[in-house]
Amino acid sequence: MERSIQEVAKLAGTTSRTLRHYDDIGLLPPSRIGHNGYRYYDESALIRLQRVLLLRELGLGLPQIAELIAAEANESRALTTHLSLLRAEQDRLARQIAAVQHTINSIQGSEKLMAQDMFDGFDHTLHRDEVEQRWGKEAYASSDAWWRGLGKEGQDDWKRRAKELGKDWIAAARDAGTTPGSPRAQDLARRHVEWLTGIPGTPAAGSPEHTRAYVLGLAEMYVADERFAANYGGTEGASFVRDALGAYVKTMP
Amino acid sequence: MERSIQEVAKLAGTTSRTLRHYDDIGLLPPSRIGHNGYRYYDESALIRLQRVLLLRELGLGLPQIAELIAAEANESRALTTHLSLLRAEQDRLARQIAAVQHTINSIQGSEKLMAQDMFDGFDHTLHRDEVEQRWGKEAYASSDAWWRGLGKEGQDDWKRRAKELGKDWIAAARDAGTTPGSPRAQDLARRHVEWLTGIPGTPAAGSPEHTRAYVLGLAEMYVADERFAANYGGTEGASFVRDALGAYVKTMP
DNA sequence: CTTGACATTGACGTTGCGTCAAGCTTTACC
DNA sequence: GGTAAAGCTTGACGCAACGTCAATGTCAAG
Repeated sequence: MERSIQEVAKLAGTTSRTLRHYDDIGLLPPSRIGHNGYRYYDESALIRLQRVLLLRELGLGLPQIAELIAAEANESRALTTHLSLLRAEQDRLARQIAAVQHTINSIQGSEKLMAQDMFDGFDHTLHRDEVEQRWGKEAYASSDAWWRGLGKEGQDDWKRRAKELGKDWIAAARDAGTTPGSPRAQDLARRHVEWLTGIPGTPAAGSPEHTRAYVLGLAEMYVADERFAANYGGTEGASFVRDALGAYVKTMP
Repeated sequence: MERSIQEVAKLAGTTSRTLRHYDDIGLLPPSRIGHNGYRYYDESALIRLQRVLLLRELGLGLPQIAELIAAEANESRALTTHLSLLRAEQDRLARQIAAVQHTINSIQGSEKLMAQDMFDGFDHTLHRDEVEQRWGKEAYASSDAWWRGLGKEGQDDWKRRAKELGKDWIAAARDAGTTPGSPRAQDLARRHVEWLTGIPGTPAAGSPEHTRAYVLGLAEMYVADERFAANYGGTEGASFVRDALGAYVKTMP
């Protein structure tokens, strides 16, 4: 059975232009060319097309696809290589996102506003306006009341826990054998979130969805803002914390 | 103070070609053009260039940068929009990564593997030829000797541990809140590897690199071979085990 | 005066097609 | 059989942001 270029395009969910392009670059020549110059495709060409489209969806370049198909080569090895490329790209994006986030914060003047000393209690790292803008008035009032209510002792305890966490994070991040997904890091992440959720009135004490978003937002801030990052051994350490928290929140109910 | 195109390029960490391009598209005309056609830039042009380069690093397109600078517009709003684009792109990548991962698994799954009954002892899950081919003759002989040496009791104990592991894995995988990176799964992975390394003569008892490769290979096999997968609640469960083991081996020394 | 460093404009290459454009072929309808 | 509507062809430009020659002009130093 033979099909015209349009039919094939429709069947495969692509366009005739694409098929002509694949012919041009020698990736997928039609099985037959009529005396009139029309391109005709048979079953095997269709199958080949399916493979091309699949690999393309996986993000491989056409030259690479051509190689793979021509050589009937080890696809899983090629895909594994491709996988690391994708992962690298994702990391790059993550860094870009953090940078944009940071820039937005800077523009909004939150540089000046946020954080004088993170160990002065969480919401006190931000000025009132910012807290209110980001998480609502109630959050600010509630959090402020919480912090005052802690008293000197409670505040000191809070700071102590923060310091311990920072110390443990740095140690974990420095250990070459420890990755963000490791049990050790995941356990730290759990402690970290427990520490955060100790603050009532913040999203961290609300619904799971809010907690997730809140934790992830904070995690990016740790990387983006050097004053926060300093608590975790600099940008690298903070990245480690962010990755670990990112993995951890996925495991939360 | 006026600088030549090269000086400016060096100062800003870019190339003269880029500056000429920016001039061509009207994004950054030089502050003065000599009678000879040379481009000269002053301080304000440099500042403008810094802004362009910053925004470019954040991933914005040149036309958009031009708009922003021309309009002196609300940057943080533009960046917020840009942020969601970046996030969308990251999600797309994440899905692509998952798809590639899945494809790799499928490919490897179609490679008919080994095993008859894992509970008959490890190397006995493989045909002799296959074991020898994959891990060498010594491995087979050593492993066989080990198994015989265990005696009925030891063999039963070995099987019991395998069954317990399987049961716990299935429970963990079924629990919607548990992911491969979670502490619970990572703990199971640790137990799993300890169980495996109980076999002398296999790579699992050798160097860390070999252990890693060996565990990863096995992990893939669990998914690929339905007879193994059955011990972990089917393909899905086995995938969970594989992912958890994959994360775990990264944390090993 | 020569040499070398630096400048210019112009134009092609990159990735994977989308999008006309001009013209030939087949199909459908009267 | 005529005609119009589809469908096909090749050819070529466009996009994003420059990299990379190529051919040539200019300036400062020896």
